[in-house]
Amino acid sequence: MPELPEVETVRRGLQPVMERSRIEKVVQNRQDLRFPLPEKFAERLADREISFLGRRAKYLVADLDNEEVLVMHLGMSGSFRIEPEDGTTIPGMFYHSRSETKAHDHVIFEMRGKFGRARVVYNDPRRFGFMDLVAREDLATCRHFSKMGIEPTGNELSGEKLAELFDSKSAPLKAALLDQTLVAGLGNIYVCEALWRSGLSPKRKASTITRKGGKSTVRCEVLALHIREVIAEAIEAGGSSLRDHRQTNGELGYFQHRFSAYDREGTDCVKPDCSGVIRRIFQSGRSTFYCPKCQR
DNA sequence: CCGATTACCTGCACGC
DNA sequence: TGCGTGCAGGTAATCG
Repeated sequence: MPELPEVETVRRGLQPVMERSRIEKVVQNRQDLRFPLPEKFAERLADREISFLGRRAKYLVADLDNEEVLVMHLGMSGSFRIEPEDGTTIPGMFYHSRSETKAHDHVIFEMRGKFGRARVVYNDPRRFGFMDLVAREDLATCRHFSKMGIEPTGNELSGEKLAELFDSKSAPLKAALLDQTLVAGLGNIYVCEALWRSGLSPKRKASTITRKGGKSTVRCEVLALHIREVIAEAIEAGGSSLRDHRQTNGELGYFQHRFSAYDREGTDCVKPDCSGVIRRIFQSGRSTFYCPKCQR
């Protein structure tokens, strides 16, 4: 399911029932997701309070009230749903009603906080997601984060920074932008969208936009701008809902209605005055959607 | 070192 | 209706 905007949407959905709430119990329905869950996973989480629920790239990071941090990744098909205890409501939000355990409910957090009790259920059909417990002092150097690139939100991502990151890359722009060790959080959808908005071909070698001065500088700045812009807009829209993916409260995100390139093979390019047709090609094993006419 | 490909899983849409 | 095929928002391991 999720790229950065979807993970951020999930984080915001979970925050009211997880942050400053206590984990009363963890029900672990299998030993592994993509990787084995940590030793004594449920035991180590029981009775801990989550002081802060954050996000780094596509990872959720829950700070516990001891020296550990719960790190979670949703893979391709992971999702959370919140089921408040009967009679409990959270102002301004709709949640799932209590249900029987569904197929692929792998981990259930039984939470108690300011809105009473709620179950937070992690469901992941493909099990490409994973969870880990990391000592807080090791967080920056742990295997998940030690080689992680910059956040595409905020001020860290500039044209100058992109130029620096891409200067030695002979890989195509598409692959360079998907490389989480350079910029962390972009996935297939938002890379396609950012490149479309920037008028840059996904096939262009990344290093061809990094020369100092002139067109290259402009291209880098335009790309950095559009990355930040598309990510911000998608977060604002509650992410994209492909297939049956939902937000934690059961509602759909709606950014998918604003795709200009992704999943639009064969449709007319929507850029004003462009007569191109969106094409799909394969790059490093994944679909790329782009307009061959206005993306150069 | 780098870039490209494969592996890991299940579900679903599609064509026959 | 059923069956085979290919594809899906992820990262990690492996291959040249």
